[in-house]
Amino acid sequence: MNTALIDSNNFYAACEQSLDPKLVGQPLVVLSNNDGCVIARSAEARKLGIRMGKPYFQIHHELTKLGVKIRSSNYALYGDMSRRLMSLLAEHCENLNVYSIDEAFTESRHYSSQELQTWAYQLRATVCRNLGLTISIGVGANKTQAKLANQIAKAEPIHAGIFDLTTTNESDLWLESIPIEDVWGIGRKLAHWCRLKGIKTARQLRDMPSNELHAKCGVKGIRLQRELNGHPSPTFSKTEKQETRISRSFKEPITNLEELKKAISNYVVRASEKLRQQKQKAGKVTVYTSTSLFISNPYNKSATASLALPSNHTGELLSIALQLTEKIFHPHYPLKKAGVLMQELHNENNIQQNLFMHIPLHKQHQKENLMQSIDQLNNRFGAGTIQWAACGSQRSWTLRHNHISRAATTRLKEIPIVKA
DNA sequence: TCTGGGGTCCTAGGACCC
DNA sequence: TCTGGGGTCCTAGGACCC
Repeated sequence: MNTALIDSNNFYAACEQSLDPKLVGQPLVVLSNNDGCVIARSAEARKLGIRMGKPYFQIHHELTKLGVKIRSSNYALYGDMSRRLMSLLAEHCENLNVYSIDEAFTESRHYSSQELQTWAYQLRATVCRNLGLTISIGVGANKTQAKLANQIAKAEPIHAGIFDLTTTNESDLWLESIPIEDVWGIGRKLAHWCRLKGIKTARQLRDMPSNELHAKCGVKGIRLQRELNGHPSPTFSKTEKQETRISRSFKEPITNLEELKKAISNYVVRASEKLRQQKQKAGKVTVYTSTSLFISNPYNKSATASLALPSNHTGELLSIALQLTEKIFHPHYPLKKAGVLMQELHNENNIQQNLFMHIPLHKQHQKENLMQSIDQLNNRFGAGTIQWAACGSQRSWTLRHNHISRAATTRLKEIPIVKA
């Protein structure tokens, strides 16, 4: 059994383009929260040499000069497009394993080259017709190889978005063409280390002495090397989430405790909603805050508390998080970022009762019903319809997004209008 | 003036135990 | 003179991913 990786090219930029035809064929970049830095580029913007991760304030004049279109990130839109993409793929793929917002692995039988081409070609056409997105498909003996094949599929127009490493006789040549930085699992630090040792390509990494790789990167390095050699990946398994986090940078730094509490409260409300959606409860809560990373004496601090009984009840989690917030606050530092982490997640139907804290069943149901009602009202009438007092009404710490597109697929009022 | 957010997994090292 | 050794559990932090 081979593995295929299917992903959507320039996903965030493509979502914006599929919604606004004026953007098609244009250089376009999508910015992170707070319009901080570039996190996606259309093919045209890539060609202009605009780099990923560049802070917007550093390049905004250049972008204007080049006529590059700008969008703030619109996660409601991308999340919705992703759900549509994945459910469409699931209809056409065996054992689809969603890996990220725009990627999924799937099992691929040993098709003949011709059969694979036909299947892949049809799938690309369907996705393009239904969603306006372009996908690439890479096939390999395992996930690592499928990732590499996918890159080759994208890089060489001749492959038309489809490449199978398992049927080519020139796999060594192809591996030689992949720079070490582009290997899945090799980040900046490891790439630098490899370069110093003269390892410049995926093929050289595959053929380097295992003991050196093991000494540097432990079992992860060895697994990676095995996969480059064609050994199968560990089997697909659906695992529950280990942690859930909400964190944001503030538009303006925070210097007083009340403001920090409001921000943390808002994150706790959102994190609790996520837990309930995931049908999970948290056994541990961490809150943290920090100044900007780019100042000379940065400050960062976190505090953690364990719960007697795991919970996804907003009120309970709020009271713990607010106590923790007092511990991490420091009046002498301009705080630029804060977050909450829900840890030790348990399936909500599988909670060990605490012997010393028995809560009568009817009380527990009452609390659950209250949360359910709030979630339903907020779903139906929009986020924030029912608000927690701790969150405050004025939000000096909210986000900046000056270039956001409409919630065209998730909000009825903003649905696109097509003129005949 | 302005530098994202949400995840996973692994390792090293400390605490504690016998 | 001479200061064990190995196992387990936990946590913080690093590295990576999209």
